[in-house]
Amino acid sequence: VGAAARVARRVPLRRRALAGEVLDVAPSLLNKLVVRGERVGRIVEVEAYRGESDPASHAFGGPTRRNATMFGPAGGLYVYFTYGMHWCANVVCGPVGVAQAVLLRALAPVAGIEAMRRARSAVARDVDLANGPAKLCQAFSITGTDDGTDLVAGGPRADQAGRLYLAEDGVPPPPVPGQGPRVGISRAADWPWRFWVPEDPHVSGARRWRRSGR
DNA sequence: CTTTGGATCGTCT
DNA sequence: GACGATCCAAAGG
Repeated sequence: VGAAARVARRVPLRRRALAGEVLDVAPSLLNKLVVRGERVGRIVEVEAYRGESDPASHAFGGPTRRNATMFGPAGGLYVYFTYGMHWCANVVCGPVGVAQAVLLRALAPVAGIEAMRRARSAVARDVDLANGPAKLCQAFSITGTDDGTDLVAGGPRADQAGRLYLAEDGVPPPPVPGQGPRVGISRAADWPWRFWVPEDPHVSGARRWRRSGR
């Protein structure tokens, strides 16, 4: 079978793929795709947040108005607002009632780059379009109105409507992902629950962390 | 190249 | 009333 015959088909992720334990789901999302209309990005960096047992999670301390989506079914999109100006996006996983979620930290632009540039007009280089949790939300126009979106309801209808969903195109997660402490938190700051695609230039702060040896 | 500080407001105490 | 699961411009070497 020639390469042309194996051209990657994009297939929406199934809820089953997200229903497991967050520490398994998080690295399994590496190299999966985020799709919104013409815009497509490959997930290259994530962080696991383990709900009520995780001091760094927004769900630590139980349900509130803000974190309600995290207690819902796997496949939900949990979007939150921070620093008075930025949105960040998470993929909910685990069973209903268990508030586990995977923070999307960086994407490699795959398609719709012009649309991403329009959403981030000040950016000079493509590598900077989605190499951070708030940057990728800008690039994909993700805001609070997207909170609660079902990310496994993908397909032509979703494409038509410009609805967000997750997909795969046959690229497997890295056999040995990069792993290290989560970024920007103060509690449980040493727990190594950040995962990334090794050597990928779109990982957030890639330059800084490469120089410091991680 | 690296470091510093400002922006800005919803959320929970 | 304090504090962010951040980003960027500006200033300094």
